[in-house]
Amino acid sequence: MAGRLRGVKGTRDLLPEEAGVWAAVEAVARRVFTDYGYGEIRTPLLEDTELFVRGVGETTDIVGKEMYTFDDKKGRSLTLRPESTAPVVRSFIQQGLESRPLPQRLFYIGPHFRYERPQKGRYRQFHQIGAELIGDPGPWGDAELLAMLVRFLGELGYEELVVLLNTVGDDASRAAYRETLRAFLEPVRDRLGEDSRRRLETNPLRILDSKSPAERELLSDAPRLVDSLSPASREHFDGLRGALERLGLAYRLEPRLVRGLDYYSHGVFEIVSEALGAQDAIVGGGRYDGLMRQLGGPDLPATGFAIGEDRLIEALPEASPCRARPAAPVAVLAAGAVAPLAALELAELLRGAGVAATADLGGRSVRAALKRADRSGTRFVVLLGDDELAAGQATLRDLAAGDQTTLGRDQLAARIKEAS
RNA sequence: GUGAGCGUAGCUCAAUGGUAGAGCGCUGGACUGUGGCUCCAGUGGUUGAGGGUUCGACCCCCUUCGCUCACCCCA
Repeated sequence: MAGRLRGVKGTRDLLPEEAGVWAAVEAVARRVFTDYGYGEIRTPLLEDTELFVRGVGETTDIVGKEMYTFDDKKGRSLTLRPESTAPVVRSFIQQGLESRPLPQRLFYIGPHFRYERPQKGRYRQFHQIGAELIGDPGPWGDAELLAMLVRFLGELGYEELVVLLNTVGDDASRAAYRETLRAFLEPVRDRLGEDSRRRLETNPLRILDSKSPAERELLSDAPRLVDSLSPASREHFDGLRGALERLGLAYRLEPRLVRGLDYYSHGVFEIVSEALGAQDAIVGGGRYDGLMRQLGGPDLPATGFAIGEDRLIEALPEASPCRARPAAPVAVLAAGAVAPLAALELAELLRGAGVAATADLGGRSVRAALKRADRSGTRFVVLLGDDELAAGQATLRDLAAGDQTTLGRDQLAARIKEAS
């Protein structure tokens, strides 16, 4: 590998074959989300660093160590967006979207950045497909959002995915549980790992989803957050569960599920896939009622999810319709003394008539050109030789059938459409 | 940020410390304007980089860069 110039660590190139799958997945997302009344929002890749510090939370790993932050020429601290909920909320406030009918349904698709060591399913530039429902207190909105998510995944060809569901309650419930959990863990503090001991001070809830087998064992009979819920939180969660059952959406209660971002409250969820490695979460989401106010906006409740597009596609079922390859264009090639320009012209004629076509630009034998056309996967080749040109005709060869006919060039397009 | 594994042709991989190879791909030919199968030829490399040990290093040692996977955490 002599190449001196390489892509930046944690970024990757998607070549046409793969990019086609991505485009197909995104097209399905746009269609399904639009069917639910969601409108696309495109916010900048670059935001004021302060937005994420205040929005995502100072104690989170994202803000603490994963942000792609740098100063611009005027010394302003900018950050490549590590997620989009905060930017969408910022935009909502800045553009005065509260004056539009509520709730607002918004979705986004695009690249995000986190400065982490890359591994399977994790890149420094990764892509998210997300949706936000703003101005609805739930839980019906949460249920609608999950229904849309499940429908989207179903249309991609996913079948076995299970929604993992939990609630982290409202602020008061969470504060109460935090103390309960701390009281439970404090006596066994020395059996916790270094990370968990630190989190005992900063954010005890996140000890719950520790991967350490020893800690899991320890936590198996820890008090559960569900039991510390305020009546209002309980009602919210019961409402959500009831709605999911009514809509026929399967889910599994996962009491240890806690989301890593500070802004979550009430119902939170995750979808994981066994087709991935250690980074197996394809979707994460939940309610974030306090975020809008925290960012200086109106006190509006909101809920949303983010899909990891890279992981979604890595785990995409073989039979997914998004993997379907479009038919290769008809190949037009010049033979004999006919100039490639005549092939270009004929290809233009075909395109004008609605037939996808490529023109061979010359420089090689008919055999080589034909071989290349065959390997491109095309079914039809149009041969333009001296005789055909003189007669205003062209030869249409069907590579699959192995036969060919010569016909007038104005009949070509119709014949190809008819045969394919 | 921490740990482990791996870097040989565009790709997948060989080569006991002793002349760097194969398959696939790509290009051309066998077949003056007809693909797939077959055969032939061509194209291919500072063995990631730098240093060391040695008569001699793809191979052993050190450094460095890169990739991969895992931890942390998340999509």
